[in-house]
Amino acid sequence: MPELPEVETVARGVDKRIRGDRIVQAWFASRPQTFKNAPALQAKGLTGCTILGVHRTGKHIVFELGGETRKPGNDRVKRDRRKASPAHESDAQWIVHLGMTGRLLVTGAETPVAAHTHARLDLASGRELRFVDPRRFGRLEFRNLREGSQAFQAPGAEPLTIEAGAFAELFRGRRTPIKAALLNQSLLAGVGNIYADESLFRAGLRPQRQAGRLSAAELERLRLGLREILEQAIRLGGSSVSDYVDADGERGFFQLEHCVYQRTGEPCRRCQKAIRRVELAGRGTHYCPVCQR
DNA sequence: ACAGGCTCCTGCAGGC
DNA sequence: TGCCTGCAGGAGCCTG
Repeated sequence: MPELPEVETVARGVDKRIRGDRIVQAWFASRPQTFKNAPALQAKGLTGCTILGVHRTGKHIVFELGGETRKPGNDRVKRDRRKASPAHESDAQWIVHLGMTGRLLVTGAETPVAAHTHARLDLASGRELRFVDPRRFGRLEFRNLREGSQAFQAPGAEPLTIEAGAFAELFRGRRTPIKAALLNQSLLAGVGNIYADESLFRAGLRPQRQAGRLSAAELERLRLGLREILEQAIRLGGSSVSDYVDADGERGFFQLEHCVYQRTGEPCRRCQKAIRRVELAGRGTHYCPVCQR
């Protein structure tokens, strides 16, 4: 299931492959829940656009697009994906959320179309960008920034760069369990079930603890633990970047050794006590009863 | 404003 | 072996 590190890896892989390419035709299935605005509108908007760059914001993949008249290699192309300035220079954006099972594939035109393919973009290079999503929790949205749409912004803060004070402020006064708060995308954008559990283990905190009652020191352990685990996962994902958007691509993430996630009953890597599982915020939640207090 | 529960959807694991 | 049930989860929506 794609969370911040997986989405980052996909965005980098897609960017590397199709930056500068042009969309000559777009085909969308008619599955209404997959599209935040009408598939016909998305197909029309995307056709003729040049892909200036692809980057990640929270769990969303954002395609920065230039209008039909713009040439590839134009000097207005955004070169640094990390400096996502609010003053967007692109004419339009295509925003992809992978949900649970969404995949973006760059394929040859002759590659057989997989089941559950909901969108196909024909590129000037002869390749195709395909969106495949069996469970259909993914979402696609087109925004024309020249016709009044706002540039996409994740609702929550970026966990890789948020500073100590701002991080603590997110949780102040919240009575909800810290695990639920971590999953709340309007607070932090990009944390899902795996990295919520793993970061709480790193910080030595019980997932049930009330978010607003954590001390400054505990919150700082959590902020740093979360950042470390995300950065580590991005590095591991990075080892398979070149394959990830291909059919067999997810190999890189198997290298990530989970400490608690889906290890119910197995010995804690730190103290050997059996990992416990509870349900919190409707999600399976895993922790070590000794190491997490 | 906040918190918690329900819903969507399909593949897969587990049980008999 | 094969069928059936239930579980997994991101986020939007509804209710309290």
